[in-house]
Amino acid sequence: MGVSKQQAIENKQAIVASAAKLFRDRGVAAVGLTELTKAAGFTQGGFYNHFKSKDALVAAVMDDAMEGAAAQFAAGIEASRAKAADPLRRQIEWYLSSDHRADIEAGCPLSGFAGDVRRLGEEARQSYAQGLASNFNELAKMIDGENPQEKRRKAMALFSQMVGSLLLSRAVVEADPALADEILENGRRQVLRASDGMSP
Amino acid sequence: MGVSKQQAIENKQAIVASAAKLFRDRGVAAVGLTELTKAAGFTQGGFYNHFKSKDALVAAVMDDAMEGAAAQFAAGIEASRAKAADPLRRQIEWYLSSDHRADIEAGCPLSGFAGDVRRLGEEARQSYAQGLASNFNELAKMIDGENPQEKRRKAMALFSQMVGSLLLSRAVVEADPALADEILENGRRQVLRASDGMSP
DNA sequence: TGTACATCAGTGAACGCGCGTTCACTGATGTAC
DNA sequence: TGTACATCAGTGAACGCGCGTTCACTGATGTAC
Repeated sequence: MGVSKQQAIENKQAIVASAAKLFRDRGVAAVGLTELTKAAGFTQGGFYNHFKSKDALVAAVMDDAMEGAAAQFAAGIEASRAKAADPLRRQIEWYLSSDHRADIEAGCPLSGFAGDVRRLGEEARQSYAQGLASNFNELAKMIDGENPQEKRRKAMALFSQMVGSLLLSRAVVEADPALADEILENGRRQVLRASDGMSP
Repeated sequence: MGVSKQQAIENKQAIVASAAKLFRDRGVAAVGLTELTKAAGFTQGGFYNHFKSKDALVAAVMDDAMEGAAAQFAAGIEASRAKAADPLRRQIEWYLSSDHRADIEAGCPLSGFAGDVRRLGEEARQSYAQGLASNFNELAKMIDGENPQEKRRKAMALFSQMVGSLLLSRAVVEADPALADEILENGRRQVLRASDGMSP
């Protein structure tokens, strides 16, 4: 005990980071503060030096996840540009891959929290909605066309199908892996086909 | 106390019914047995006369929900046939309606449990996977075409997009109703367009 | 058909447990002089 | 620059509470004779 201000900030971030993983994987309600702070390397008492409640942590986690998703998105575009590859195609192939399906902790939080966000606090729900809105905007930029409204609609349709396929595949991956693969691969094929010719 | 066998069966079914609603709306982890049995009109102690654990109830709820979904599906086809309407079109319009979005308790359990099923017990996950598989089969029957494989693929793609649109719309309906409506309406339009000419 | 008794659905208190949160305390950090 | 002291992140025990589950008990149902 007795810790520099810099260290305290890093410790707070460590709590957010471990909470982000645990919340997405096991659900917010199923993860207690004792387990969560222990995973970050602390005891539960100090938690309230950083957050005024568990709900406040949930909101911070969601904010962080939404920023992270945007950054991940931007990095993907950058990487594609460097390789002169099609960023939309790359994005779809990654999103509907078995790697992404398995990586709930670090995968897209819009999918990871999609089922839970309804039950989270007001602040977290707001944050999620804003993250989804800006995700549509970013995706629309990847789509060719002169009509912005039409680009937006295409982005929303593609993303909805990506999320639906990923969630359904994840939902059955343990009970029926063959069906899960079928959903994922078919989804990827259909979304790629639908997006064909969409990117500039 | 002291209750006929018939009454006992009905009481068990009442527990399943109220659990189904509460679990879908608030999540399995967030609903306790005390609240749940009280909602069904009983005290918590008698619960274990009907189920050996909460997990066993979850499995029974999922079984029931999957059967209910299949029955609902069949009824929809029947109703459409009676009116000489297009059952596929009707199904899509209902699925991506604001009524269905609002009615999580009695709506499609494949959407209602999609986010949670990963975290439920083995039995419930099996039941969900079987329900999803037979839902694909039923939906494929609605689609015109001679190639069964292709019909199945179309059914999976349509349903994935329906689930994704519904879940994303539900996820933001409270924080951003306009965005939620946009997702739902755009999803309906796109799925109807994709399904155009698919039904016999 | 009537009586005696076993069954078992439902009651409500109790169990140990982990939850979110509070609190007195510790001691290195960081500031004031 | 050195000393004295306030700050506050982190500790770990404790709070009341609701959880899933167990249990002794009740009494109408349903069966055996």
